[in-house]
Amino acid sequence: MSVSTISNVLNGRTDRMRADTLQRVQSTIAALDFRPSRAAQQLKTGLTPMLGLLVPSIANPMYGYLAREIETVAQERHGHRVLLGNTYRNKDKETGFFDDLLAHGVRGVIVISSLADEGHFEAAVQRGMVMVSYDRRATPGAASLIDHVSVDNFEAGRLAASHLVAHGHRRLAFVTASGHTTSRSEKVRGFQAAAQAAGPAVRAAVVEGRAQSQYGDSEMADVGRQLAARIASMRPRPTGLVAVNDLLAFGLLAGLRDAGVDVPREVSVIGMDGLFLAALTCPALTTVQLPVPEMAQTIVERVIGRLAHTGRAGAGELPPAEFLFAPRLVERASVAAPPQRIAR
Amino acid sequence: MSVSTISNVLNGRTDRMRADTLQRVQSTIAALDFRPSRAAQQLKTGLTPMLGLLVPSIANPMYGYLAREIETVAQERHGHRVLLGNTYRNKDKETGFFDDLLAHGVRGVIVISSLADEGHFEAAVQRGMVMVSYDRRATPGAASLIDHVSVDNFEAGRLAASHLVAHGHRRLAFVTASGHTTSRSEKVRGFQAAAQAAGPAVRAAVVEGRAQSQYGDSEMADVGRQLAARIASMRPRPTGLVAVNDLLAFGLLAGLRDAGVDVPREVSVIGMDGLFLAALTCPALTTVQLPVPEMAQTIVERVIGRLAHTGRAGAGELPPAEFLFAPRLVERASVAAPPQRIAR
DNA sequence: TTGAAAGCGCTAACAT
DNA sequence: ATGTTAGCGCTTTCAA
Repeated sequence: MSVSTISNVLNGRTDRMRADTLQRVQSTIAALDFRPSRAAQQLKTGLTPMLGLLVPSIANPMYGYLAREIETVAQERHGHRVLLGNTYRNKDKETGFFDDLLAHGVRGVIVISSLADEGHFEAAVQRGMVMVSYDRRATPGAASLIDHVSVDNFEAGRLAASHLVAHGHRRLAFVTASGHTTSRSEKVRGFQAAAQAAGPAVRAAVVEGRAQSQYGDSEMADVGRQLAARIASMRPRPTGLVAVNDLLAFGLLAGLRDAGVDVPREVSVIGMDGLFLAALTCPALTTVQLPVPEMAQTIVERVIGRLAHTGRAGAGELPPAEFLFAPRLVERASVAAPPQRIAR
Repeated sequence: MSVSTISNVLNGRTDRMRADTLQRVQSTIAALDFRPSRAAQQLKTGLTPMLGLLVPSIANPMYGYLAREIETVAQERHGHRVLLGNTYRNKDKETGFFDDLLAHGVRGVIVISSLADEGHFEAAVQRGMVMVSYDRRATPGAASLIDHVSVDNFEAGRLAASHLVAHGHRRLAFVTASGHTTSRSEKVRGFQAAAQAAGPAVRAAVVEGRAQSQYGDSEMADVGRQLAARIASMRPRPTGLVAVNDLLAFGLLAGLRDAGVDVPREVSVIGMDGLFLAALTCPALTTVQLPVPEMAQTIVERVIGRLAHTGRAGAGELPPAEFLFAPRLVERASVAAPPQRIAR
């Protein structure tokens, strides 16, 4: 019963010993309630079964949902634990997180909805990190070292706008917070494309509001609420609203109610994300739903897959790729035909 | 420039060397972009700046909020990273998480809203973990080895019920999902105490619904929605409802609307938690708000504080304690006077 | 099939 | 003020 035999048992190389030796080792392990030190294993092997997960704020229900799915598949299917960090979309916080991950020997990291500047990401990759980014597209042209997983945001915008058009709306508006992310502009492009395809009678505006707090929980909803007041007083008023996400749509619904505008009789609203909360609003929110569990699975499989193919000889066996998921419209009660003109 | 000098620099013992030596070491560290390996430090010292955080599901907005506050203070004020795990309130998952934490050398853990059985917790403490539990009370009598941080749930229930009574309600109901946690029964007790104090004319019932899914995101809201249908058809119908948490209240609001019952004209509703989302419902939800940031700070300070006082000689310098925070009623639009009888 | 020994990157006690 | 060294708990090569 030497240390190497025990190490062999711990690592499943049970064929290299007699059955009774295995028995003896196993029962001793059980008797002592022995657990190998991950720190020592890591020091020796350079590996640790852990992933980093960066989110802007875990208090945001959408990121909470994603994080739950990611942690669950990382743990249940791959035996990896998850190190979580809130970044508040702050570059220094992101960089600090990468530094710590590296110091801890964690080389796989998942980044959710960060801002446009990707410089410090590529730097972290140079230092050996394997990174998967959610909700950003690879910069066209520039060969990225990062995997990108996201929903087809163009399609999401298109879906929403054409649903409104199909219901007879002619004055559409895309409602969003300021600050440009690629996902946001893709949504706008899809929205505009659908409006344009519907013919010259359809007008498509973009209404944009600035968030005051740096990164509060309710930031998005607050923006929606303010923008609702602005929209309520617009003449002519748009009758079909597409919100950049469900949270903003919740704010829109509340703000429109405050302003005495009835949804969906006077104005229709569509959200994006497909949070379970969207089924509870009043009226229940029609929304473009994202396939969160599927995306989470792909994200985790990519990090772990590339991690495995990276220590090896022919490094870079799995080149970075981009994964696009299709969104799906969920019809509920917040969309109806626009109000009729008195005389027509 | 020997290893020990470098170690001294790394650990802030800069007084033990000449200024120019320090300079030289520091610039070399910078030039090499050198970062000490946490794994090696940990192997040597037995310490690692990391905390475990167990939540039933991070997709639940309340836990997301708490987790955000906890991670932020752990990181910004104490330089600790957070290892997150979803437990789905499953004992095996909790035990597995403790095992992994121990293997990783993480000795501080925060447990949010776990179920009543605390046996495996005490076992983990025996093995050296420092644990802080949120939303559970210490079992009276039994001297616990665990810190408990929670809101004064009795007071929360009392606050809600007396608010309803003050608005003239006589038929109250506490609405909850089945499954007994200490926090839940405390809330009920406070609710009942307030009702009783209001005199014999006030009736206080408990309406309880079973969740079908094991642990879905929307479990709580679904229960609320179903229960709303049941409550709508009760004769006589309660006029003042206290929900065990905001999520259930959201379901109640949606279900009551489905049933054609107007809130607050026909029925008043009070939630508990104080999620930012409660400001967005229709009508905006009156709720008993928990001081989440303050609680998060106490939680983190306790784990880290006890961790520091634990490796030392006089072990157990900080005996486990219980911290109770006061809730606060936030009045919004979901509470009004009960409907008048036709003839009185 | 089993055992001995080197070494992963640090810290800290002990020289010098 | 600076340097030397043992050892934290493992894995793995090599020898027996």
